[in-house]
Amino acid sequence: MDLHSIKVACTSCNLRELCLPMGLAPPEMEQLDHLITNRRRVRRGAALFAAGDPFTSLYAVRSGFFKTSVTTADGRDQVTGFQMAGEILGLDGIVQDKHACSAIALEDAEVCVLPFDKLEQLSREFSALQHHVHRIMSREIVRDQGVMLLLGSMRAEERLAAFLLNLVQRLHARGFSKSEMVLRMTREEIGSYLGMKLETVSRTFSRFQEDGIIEVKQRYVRILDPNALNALVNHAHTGGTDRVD
Amino acid sequence: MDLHSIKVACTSCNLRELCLPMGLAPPEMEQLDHLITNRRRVRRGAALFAAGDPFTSLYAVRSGFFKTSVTTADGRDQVTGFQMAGEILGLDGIVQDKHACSAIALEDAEVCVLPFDKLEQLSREFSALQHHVHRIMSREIVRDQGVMLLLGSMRAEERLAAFLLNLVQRLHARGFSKSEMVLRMTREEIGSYLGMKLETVSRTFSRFQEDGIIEVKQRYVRILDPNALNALVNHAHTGGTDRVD
DNA sequence: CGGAACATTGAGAGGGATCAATGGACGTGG
DNA sequence: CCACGTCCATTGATCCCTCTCAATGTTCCG
Repeated sequence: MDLHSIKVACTSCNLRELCLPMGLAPPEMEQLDHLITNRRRVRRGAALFAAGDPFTSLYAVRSGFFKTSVTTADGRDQVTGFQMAGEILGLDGIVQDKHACSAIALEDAEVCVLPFDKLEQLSREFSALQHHVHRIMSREIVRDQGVMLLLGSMRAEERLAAFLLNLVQRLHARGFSKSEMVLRMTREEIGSYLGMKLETVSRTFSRFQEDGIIEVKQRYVRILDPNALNALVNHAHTGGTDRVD
Repeated sequence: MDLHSIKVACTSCNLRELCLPMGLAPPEMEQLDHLITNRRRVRRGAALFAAGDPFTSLYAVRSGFFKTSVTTADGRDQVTGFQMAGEILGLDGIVQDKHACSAIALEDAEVCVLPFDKLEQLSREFSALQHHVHRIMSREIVRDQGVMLLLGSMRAEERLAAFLLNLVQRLHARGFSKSEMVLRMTREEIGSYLGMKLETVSRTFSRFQEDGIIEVKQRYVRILDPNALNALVNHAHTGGTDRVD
């Protein structure tokens, strides 16, 4: 059976509480269903879109896992995020009518295609949808600020701790374990995201394991002491006056 | 005379080509004028808004200079951007109905207040305005990705070079010199933005000066060799094959 | 079974942080 | 107008976290 004929409407989608229709009333959600006529499958390693591609649509991840990355002229690239089910890709393309980053599937994935002109049209009719689109873009801006904080002011241990906590929290919101996960990305991709080299990522994983904070076996990670991870993220390490007041 | 009574409409504002009304047709711009009934002055050192403040409006910088920063529980903070005339502040507040970062004036400033509910209402009527709001948010997302690239994959010299080029380019777009500027922020604020310590910022400035790339005297900076700065930003420094072709 | 991709670990080097002192710029008040 | 304090910038010396280079181990798949 053709994938595109599998009708999974927003109204009946199990991601509706996380995804674009979040908080919308039934009539608005039905309108969204009309907008999403098209689904797209992306194989592991393939690009949903690449930097420079013309922008036409946003994408809602239905299943699978993505990374987004930007590349400089001289070939360096920086992973700017990892996206899982219910998250929206492609917001970077609006301003220039072409994508500023690339989105690569880290495992076989499926996305709902949201033609942006139609989405704008519908947002003009439904103020709840309009506001929701604004919230999604604002959320991305706030997320980016968090990454800047991480990259600009944290040391390697803190970065990796924050990364693991963020990841497991998002997975937990999707019904997965609160303490276990299988990473979909390589050490190098984690390192690129966190602004450190893959060896440093690996070493930091090992140190966490030695300290009994996590259990790591390649891509598998289990958080044994979430408080220790939280402490790493939330406490400054300058001066030694680690007061918790 | 009261500041608020000084009517400077978008239609006659000298920033209209850079600011929110950019590219809008005259009738839409007039509608914007009705929306912006209120101006606000912010003294040097004062906050336009602080993290946690309830979100009501976006702000368009009319004059002056701002920094935005986020703060962690343990008191570390990270400057996430510097904003000058024509740039929009406050997009971070939409998602949670409260601001996620603080905006501090680095010199006496004046902003146009854009009540967000009214802006949403107006964008439902005018699709050009609607799209423009989306472009502004997308632009911020793309800018943030650039900062991540800078923080995640550049060394100190490259960061400062990119910073200076970005700043002078934005100033030039506002009619200032292409090669000279007076920095409105301290070394510490630059350092926070670029993820380095103030001493490193200062040392890097000095090195650039020794190399004849720039001339620095405290806050005054003159770019003597823009190509050298560009080369720093665009060429990888791994392997030692620093060809300048 | 062999190869490719990925992860781990070690040794050594270096870039930026840290600690510390000095020097300018600017504003305020005598 | 100068003295003084404050804030900011510069510069030096030293340390250490992370990078780099390199070798080995593991997993997966043709």
